Amino acid sequence: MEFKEAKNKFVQTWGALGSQWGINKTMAQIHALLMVSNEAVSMENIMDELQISRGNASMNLRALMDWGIVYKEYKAGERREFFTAEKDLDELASKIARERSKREIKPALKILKEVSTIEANESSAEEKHFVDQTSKLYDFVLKADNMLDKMTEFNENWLGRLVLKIMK
Amino acid sequence: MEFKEAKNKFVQTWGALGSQWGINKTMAQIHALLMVSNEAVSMENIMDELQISRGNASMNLRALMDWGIVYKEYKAGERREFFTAEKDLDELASKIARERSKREIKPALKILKEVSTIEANESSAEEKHFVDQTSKLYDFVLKADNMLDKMTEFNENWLGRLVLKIMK
DNA sequence: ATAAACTTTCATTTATTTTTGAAAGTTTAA
DNA sequence: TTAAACTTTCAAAAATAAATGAAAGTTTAT
Repeated sequence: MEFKEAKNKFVQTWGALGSQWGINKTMAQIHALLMVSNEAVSMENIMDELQISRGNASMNLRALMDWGIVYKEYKAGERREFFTAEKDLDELASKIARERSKREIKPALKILKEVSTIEANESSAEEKHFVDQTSKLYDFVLKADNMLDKMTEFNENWLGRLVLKIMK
Repeated sequence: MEFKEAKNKFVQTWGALGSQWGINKTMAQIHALLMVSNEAVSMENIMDELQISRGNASMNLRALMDWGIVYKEYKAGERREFFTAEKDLDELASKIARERSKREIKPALKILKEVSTIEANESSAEEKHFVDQTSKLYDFVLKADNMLDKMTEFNENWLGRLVLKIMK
């Protein structure tokens, strides 16, 4: 396989993976493209490589910047803007985790807390089960969210490494 | 908030969360409904509670069973089939992780390995960067996949708990 | 102040995903 | 075996999400 083919395959795969995880295809593709570029890329270039419109490129670049995983760069003597991706993978994972937590998990936790604290009718097994199950779910999601949050630093510290090894 | 309202809110929220994570809304809603039901539910019942068609219910129940997180149940003297959800959350998380790993991450890893092992032209910084970055990505995804895989047992063992506490 | 070079916005179009519902299929009881 | 009671399938319709592109908005150089 030659370089161009490999690059294309990577961008396509990353895009497909993105959409399976609730990130739109173009957004994931742009990110993939920037990740494997050794220098900043212009919007024109992105449009050309991915065969997408100006508007699409602009909106998805904006979204990627909102997520904090793509940066604008200015080149001396160039009017155009260039873009680069966060390339440190721990940092990338950490930012994605933080962002999804903020946007999706935190609001869900709020609802879970609300619905799990209703006053269940003592004589209804159905209502008791509901409160019990949603409470457990609240605890579980809270725990998972915290883990995600601490993953990076955990991954970097020695005890983390040890545990990783034990887990094989 | 009274029970019916809480139940509905929970089902809606879980459905929305599902679609943000690449699981279709109805599938997530059916799962939510079954999770908080203290007894098995018939298809008729599901259709009625979620206001969906027979075909939709049937297909999504099938999908949930394929994921191994919903089971069929037969009641003595009843012709109809009833459904229950996996209610143990560690087990649920573990099954979802396994399934997504198998369906999405493993194939992605295969592609990552392919594209990261091309013979980079020694004189091209661009190609060298590509190989370097995709290799790192391969390692990272592999590691993350393994962690996901081991999450449950890790969560259950004492060392895990200790580390969790330290991580706070 | 003007205009060239560029980016963003958003109403409309296009593509993708999900849902429907009726026909086909299956199982069970008599 | 037949028919009632139920489930599955899948082509078509509906709903949703994403992409386009031209007009509006910015910025910079002169």
